[in-house]
Amino acid sequence: MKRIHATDAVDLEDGASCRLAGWLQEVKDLGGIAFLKVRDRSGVFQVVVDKDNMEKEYDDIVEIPRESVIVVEGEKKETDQTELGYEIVPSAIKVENEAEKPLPLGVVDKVNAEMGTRLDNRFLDLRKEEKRYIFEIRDLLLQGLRDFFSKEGFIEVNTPKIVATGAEGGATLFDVQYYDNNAHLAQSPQLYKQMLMASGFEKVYEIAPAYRAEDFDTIRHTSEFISVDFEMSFIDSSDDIMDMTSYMVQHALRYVKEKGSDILDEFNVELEIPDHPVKKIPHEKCIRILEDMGKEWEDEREVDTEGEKMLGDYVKEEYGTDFFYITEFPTRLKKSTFYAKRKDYDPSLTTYFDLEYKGQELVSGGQREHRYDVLISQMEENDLDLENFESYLKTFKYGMPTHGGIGLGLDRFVQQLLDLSNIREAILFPRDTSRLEP
RNA sequence: GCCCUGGUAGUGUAGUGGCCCAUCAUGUGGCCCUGUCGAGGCUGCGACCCGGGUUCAAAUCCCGGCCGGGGCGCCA
Repeated sequence: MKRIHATDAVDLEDGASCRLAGWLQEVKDLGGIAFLKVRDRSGVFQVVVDKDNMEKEYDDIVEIPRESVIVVEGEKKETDQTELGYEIVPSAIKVENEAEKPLPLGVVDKVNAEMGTRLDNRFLDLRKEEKRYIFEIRDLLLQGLRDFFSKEGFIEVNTPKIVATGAEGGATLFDVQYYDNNAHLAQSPQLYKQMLMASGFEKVYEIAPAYRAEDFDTIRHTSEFISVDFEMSFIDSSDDIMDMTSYMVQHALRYVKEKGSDILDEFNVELEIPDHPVKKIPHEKCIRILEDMGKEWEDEREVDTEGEKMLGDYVKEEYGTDFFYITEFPTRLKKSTFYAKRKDYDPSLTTYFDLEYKGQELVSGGQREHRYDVLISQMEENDLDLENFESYLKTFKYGMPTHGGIGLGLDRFVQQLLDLSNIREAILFPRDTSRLEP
């Protein structure tokens, strides 16, 4: 007999034979009758074991440790006493894999566990329905993004994650021993995306891990994260990039809302689909708004973490949205982003922007500098060793179109979308400054 | 890198100098119970991160170490 899921058995006729399997969530032994709650991916079904009918097996069955994997064959019996409207009267129960006791982390315990304990035992943690839902939403978000890129004529690419040089500076790179050479894990696909613009791909996107060896310890950073990047050519200004970004976010969220509304209900999240165009506030104006709100700076006036949250609240109140762009980042704040194009009419400003979502940076992007000579001088300002960038720079000498793009933190997107308290909740096996396992 | 905070049974906690051979819940073992679903009743088990110091007395105070959590910087 073929195994079916808990929710599939709902459609069977009363009295039909069936075979189900899953994890034994709990046993309720009342003495002469016992109820087993068995969980599979679709839900939880109940098996009722009557001592009169299963005299020999009864004691063994009620002693199966919870979270063991069992296979149940039996007869479907309709009842109004279970959530799914039926229970299984077993003819045979087979233990496929008995769980050890005690569990290092209870799946249906009535006490909470700390995140460290949960992450140490992540496979058990993920048996919880509400944890799996996060990754179902994440899956939908990825589908929505790919659907958008495909419709817009972007092609998906994969660029190397083992690289010789980083995009900005060297301090945040992980070292990798690469045969006889020193290499690094890519902190961004930035330089490769640009090189593909020189190849004439015109529109590319990549969804891939990025690595940052930063010493951060926050609820919104991990050392390994999934970066959603796109790059496009023949743009007139960074407004083209912002438009594309807005449509991308809009499309992806709409996709999630359509396909995942029942899961979103579980999270109690009212999903906002941003209107086009998304509000744009130049960095300088952000500073003025923050000043009006009473913010003070010790030294450089910029939108810091506190400022981001304040602006998020401000925009929410003034315009009723969780989305806005901070545009025209001053060149002084983007110095290390050597490939950022500066405004033609005012080189103290860049074309760079951030998309803020619920008071947190979600996307960063802008128009790139496509002119070889200007790029070189901006790199020299950063004291970069041009020799290390030879293969990158070469692509600017033989026909490079105007171009620009963005990077979006997928994990952070999921976090903000579902109001998760920590980005680690949105990652199956997160990597941070102290966690390398599991 | 800087700042704050914490480490007590498998899990989550109470306890901030003697009331503690450590509280409660959950878990787990035994017994009772034929409709449970946070089942119930009786009963047992199980812990003070490591090292040094102060003190008549340390889970508690001090120093060092190790390991978490959070904030900032930075960023996605």
